[in-house]
Amino acid sequence: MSFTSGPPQTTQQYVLDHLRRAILTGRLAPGSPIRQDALAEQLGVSRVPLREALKILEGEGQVIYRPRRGYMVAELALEDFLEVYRLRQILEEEAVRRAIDKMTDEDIERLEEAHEDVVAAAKSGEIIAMATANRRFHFTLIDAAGMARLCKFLNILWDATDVYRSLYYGQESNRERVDREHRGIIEAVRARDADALVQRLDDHRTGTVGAFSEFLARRDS
Amino acid sequence: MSFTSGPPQTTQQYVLDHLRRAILTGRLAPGSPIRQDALAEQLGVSRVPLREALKILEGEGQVIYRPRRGYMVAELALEDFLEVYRLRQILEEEAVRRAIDKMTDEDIERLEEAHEDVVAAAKSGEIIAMATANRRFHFTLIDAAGMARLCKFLNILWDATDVYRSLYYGQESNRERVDREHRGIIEAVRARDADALVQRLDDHRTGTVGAFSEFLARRDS
DNA sequence: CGCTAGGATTTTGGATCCAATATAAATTCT
DNA sequence: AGAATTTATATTGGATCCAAAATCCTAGCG
Repeated sequence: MSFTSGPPQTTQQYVLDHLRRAILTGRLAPGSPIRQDALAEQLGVSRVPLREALKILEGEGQVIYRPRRGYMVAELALEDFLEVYRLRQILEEEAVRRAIDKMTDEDIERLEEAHEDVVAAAKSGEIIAMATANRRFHFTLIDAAGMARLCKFLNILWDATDVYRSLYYGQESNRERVDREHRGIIEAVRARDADALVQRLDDHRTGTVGAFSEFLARRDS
Repeated sequence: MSFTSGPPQTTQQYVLDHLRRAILTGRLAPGSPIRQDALAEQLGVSRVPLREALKILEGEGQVIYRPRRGYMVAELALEDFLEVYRLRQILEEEAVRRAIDKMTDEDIERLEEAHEDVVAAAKSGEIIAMATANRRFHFTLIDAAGMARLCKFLNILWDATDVYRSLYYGQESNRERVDREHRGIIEAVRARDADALVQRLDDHRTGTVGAFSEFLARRDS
């Protein structure tokens, strides 16, 4: 969930934020067409900024566009899912290997703060707050690599599965697991142990991949 | 250069193709602002499809957008360059490892055809035709992996340095080198030797990275 | 001579309107 | 009755117009 902070400067940004949230929460369901006229009216804007926002989401693969047919919310097949996680594995390894030696004490501090926010949100059962904090946790690490494109690609990959991540956090046992694994990740960062960090991130992802695969297999049947 | 083939179905696509070419050939120079009104008039279209095309290019990092300031053609610093090539190394390794066992005889045939087109274009000194064929050569390999997102990311990375690639092909010695290296790549594919293929692709890139680094270092001084 | 302030101009962002295409419905024909 | 064809409707794509913001230019001041 890479939302812009503060009040939106332009209408397109406002619309973009709204669309991201609507997709994330499932209010715009995967596979459903996006009726520009209705949506624009609902938001109290014209179709122009809406269309520009949709073009951004199209570039990120969040919506599918066919000329003269319009936009629809993207659906993920199981194989798409596996691709996203495989690419995350590869790219996040690169990111953290670059980042680990660059990270300052403040970075590590922010990492811990984000983790605490995750735990707090988990306790009070706020799923979206938890997802947001979790994202901040992981991207504190990724951003530290200082590679703009890599960061962008990873944001796209995270966005693609955001809907399902919220589902994952719904379960109590998964929330505990996240807490434990995050602590392990922080530990590896402190020790500046790149191999251990990569290993722990891999393990961290594996859990979610398993849960998602199961979920999707059920859905598609 | 991922242009749409055939006549454009919508004006946005027409404009998008035009913009890609203009950026590729340097007619829209890196760092220069894009005046929407003038450009739209020049193309004989309104600003609406132009803006949508620009949004696509923004997503690909080809242009930079700042609200209320408009769009400008992206500039690559040396570090951006190195990032692009590092990411290509990582992602292309993944792509070809997946692809190598999936490739059919027809795929390999198309690979050779593309190579022959590269050589032919090189002989007659047609730089853009050479770049196009070269791209087809490499993406025959990459597409065979059957990973949509990976393919998209790699297209973005290739686009980012297209301008400079044409420069590289300008030199006779480089053209010979490309011929030789491509033959080695085909050989590795035929032998289904993934490790050798990855190695040869790495070597293939190394040559261009060296030339580009030198060029950029001169430019930025 | 340089710097700031004010206004004119350019340029972007968004709304509305119209045309072209796709989708849905109705009618006709077999 | 079912399929095909025509007609009607809904929806997208693009053009034009207007408002708001940024840039540029000039005049006034230190």
